[in-house]
Amino acid sequence: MENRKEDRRVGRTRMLLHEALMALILEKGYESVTVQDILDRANLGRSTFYSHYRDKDDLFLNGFDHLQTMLEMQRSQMADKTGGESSEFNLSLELFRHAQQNHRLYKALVGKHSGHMVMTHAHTLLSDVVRKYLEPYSKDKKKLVVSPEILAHWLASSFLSLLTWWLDNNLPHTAEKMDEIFRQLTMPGLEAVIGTSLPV
Amino acid sequence: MENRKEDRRVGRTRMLLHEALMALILEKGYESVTVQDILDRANLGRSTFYSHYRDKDDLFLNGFDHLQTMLEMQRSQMADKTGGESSEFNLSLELFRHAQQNHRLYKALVGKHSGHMVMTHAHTLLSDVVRKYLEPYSKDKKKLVVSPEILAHWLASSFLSLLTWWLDNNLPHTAEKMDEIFRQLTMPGLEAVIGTSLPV
DNA sequence: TTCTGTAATGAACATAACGTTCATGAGCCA
DNA sequence: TGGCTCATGAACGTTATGTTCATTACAGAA
Repeated sequence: MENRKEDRRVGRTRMLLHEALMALILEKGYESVTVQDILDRANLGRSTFYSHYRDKDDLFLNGFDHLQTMLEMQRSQMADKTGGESSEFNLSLELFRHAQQNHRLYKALVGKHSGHMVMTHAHTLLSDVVRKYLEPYSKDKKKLVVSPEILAHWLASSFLSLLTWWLDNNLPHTAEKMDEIFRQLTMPGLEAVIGTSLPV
Repeated sequence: MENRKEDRRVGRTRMLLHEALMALILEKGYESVTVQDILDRANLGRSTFYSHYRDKDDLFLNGFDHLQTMLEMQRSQMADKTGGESSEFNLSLELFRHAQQNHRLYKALVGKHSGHMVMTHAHTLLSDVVRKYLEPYSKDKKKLVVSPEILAHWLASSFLSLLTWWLDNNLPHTAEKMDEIFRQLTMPGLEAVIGTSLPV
């Protein structure tokens, strides 16, 4: 492969851009970071940026792998167990904990004045996982009253709403407590609709 | 009062701006409407706009009274009954119906590519009402496991998530069905946490 | 080592939307 | 009619965006 050199250069440039963005997000919040800010911070020129990324969102989403990786792990973990016997609610706890550890970054991203885009993206990723998890149940009983799509959509929203509240209110509870609340609120309705109890 | 004339002029100008915005929202979606678009449509100049409103959001939110009015009515209706014996879930059905009737506008506002701001605003209004509704229950049993704030936040998010899904998927169910789903999903968890069943 | 093609780089430019300024004019009252 | 107030819109300054293009740096071939 003759592109190893470019890979290295590219890798370095992208890393610089990404680090600059993250630092600036913590300082000013995602919305108010401008492309020029990123360029100044990373000591790069405009076209360098635009030859790598389409825009600021593009740069950000490419660095949004943490969550995605975690979700992938969760998904394969699920596949390992016999036919979806694991639960997506492990995931919720993991995410609450992750948010607690990185709460400054999370607040800058998820907090009140922050990005629709971030939430939208997170919602998409989450509801995909949840839908995959719920599929077995919709096969069992062909005619679910409520489609897995709605359920996944609703569950993802419920989770994100609690996460947002938690962050906006400066983490008044532990991650474990938040997860407990999340389960208390959503599991009963979920079980009522699916018609069976779910593995914890 | 010597300002009746200005009131009339002002009223007319504002009406023109508001109508232009609404028409444009239906054509292009809220995000991509520019102030200049509005001005062209209404045949007005820039400073006219900025002497009336701070920006596009300001103009829009001032015309966002429909929902607010409905919520106010609901609130006073609640106050009429003896100590909050009414239910906020009447409201959910009303809102689903309202969305069904005005689905073109709703889709332009609430749909996939639309405004964070709209959702944020709606969420604020909704959770305010819900919190007011839940207060009696938090007084009864001083130590609720979950604070009314979280509950209101979560309920508003749950409702908006179902509304969004419904609109994004071109109203596959009736408003009544959507309301039923909303109740099936949220009531069990709510009752579990409040510790008592709620009036329907 | 020198040559060469590919791709990264940044200065400069073109565009788009924003919000403000200021001179003008319309409406109203005395 | 004179005079006041306030809405009005043309023009302007500003900020951020994304693109162009000539230059530069590098890795591999000779």
